[in-house]
Amino acid sequence: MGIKGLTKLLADNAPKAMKEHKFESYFGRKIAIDASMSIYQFLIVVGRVGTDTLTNEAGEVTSHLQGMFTRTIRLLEAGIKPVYIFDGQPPELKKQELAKRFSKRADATEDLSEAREIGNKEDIEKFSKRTVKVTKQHNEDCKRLLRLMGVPVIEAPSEAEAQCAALCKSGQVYAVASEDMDSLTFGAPRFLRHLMDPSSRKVPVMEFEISKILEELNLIMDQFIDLCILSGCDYCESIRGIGGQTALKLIRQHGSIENILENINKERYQIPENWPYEQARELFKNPLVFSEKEHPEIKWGAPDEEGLITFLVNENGFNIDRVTKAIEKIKTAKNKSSQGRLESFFKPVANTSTPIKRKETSESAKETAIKKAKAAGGKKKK
DNA sequence: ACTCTGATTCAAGACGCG
DNA sequence: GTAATTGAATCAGAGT
DNA sequence: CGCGTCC
Repeated sequence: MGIKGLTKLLADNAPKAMKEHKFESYFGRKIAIDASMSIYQFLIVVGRVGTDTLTNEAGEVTSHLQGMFTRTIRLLEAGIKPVYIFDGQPPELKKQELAKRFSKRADATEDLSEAREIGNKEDIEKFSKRTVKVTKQHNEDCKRLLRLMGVPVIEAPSEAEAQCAALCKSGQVYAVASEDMDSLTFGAPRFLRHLMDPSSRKVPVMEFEISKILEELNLIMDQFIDLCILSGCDYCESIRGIGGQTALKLIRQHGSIENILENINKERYQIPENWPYEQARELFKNPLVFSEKEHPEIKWGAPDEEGLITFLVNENGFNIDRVTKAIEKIKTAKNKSSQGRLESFFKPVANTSTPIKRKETSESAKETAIKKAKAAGGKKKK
């Protein structure tokens, strides 16, 4: 669930903290990505017709591999250096929330069998999507794939979002890319949304800077965390009748949850019993993460061509020509981005009018040619 | 009348051919 | 023995 | 673009 309504709250109250950027402007940047959410979405949507998905000869699902493979190549071709973060054990506080979700899944499973009896195709597809689960095997498959591609992987001790934020705080990556707003609450200094969208849709990348958010809301980080807890997070209930707007007002007025509790009308607002807001706060403020020394070095290497063929083609039935071509793409992308990095500084905003230095000329000519192919007489909707 | 919350529902990838 | 989404959009209804 | 395919 992330933080309830946080996007809208920020759009309304801290618009200057969000900026639109072009996908291309992240060339050469190291970006931390939470893997679990992506895998989940791939399983739901990639190659799905009814309850069928992409599978290998043994009948095991391969949608997540197809999705992860193509998406990662797209990032590499854009000169982005992704590091994928996998979830570890969820914190205790999250378990009751997870129990709720479990029962929802059970409902969906019932709905699904009902839809099967009736034979309503649309319902079957709809409900089957809701029963999707990410297994350990799916996660292991993706880690293996990424390592073969030369892309670094980190297994977080607990929440992946928290580990992403830590990497960004310590400067090991430029930003965290996710659709989950929790990243900000964990204190990721720079946070990107819709990094993955631009290919299929025309949504620009939305960049958030936590320092600007705090500045514009006129809050310190501790207060921002309290605001998120009051708005509604995964770790504990919120106070009935208080949403984002009211929470912001109250925090500005009283400064902390403790002071709010002392000052609000308890007849009007029912405070949950044994409300563990302090523990929730601690999870956001000091989450369990690996320090730089505790996780493997973040390094981007050459793809293991033989390994990729074995894994994707031999074990999972991928088309060998496609895989071979994809490997070429990875190698080309790697050369291009490592060259570019050595020869120039990259500013957050790429501007096309900058004079080009001699050595780059042939290169950028190639790039321009590629981009030109995409040029279209694009009209907005009517 | 207006503001806010909370419940409900929905959709979700990436590519290339024509 | 082992998995537990999200947020955006929309609407109804309560509170101010 | 719209649509079928990827495995």
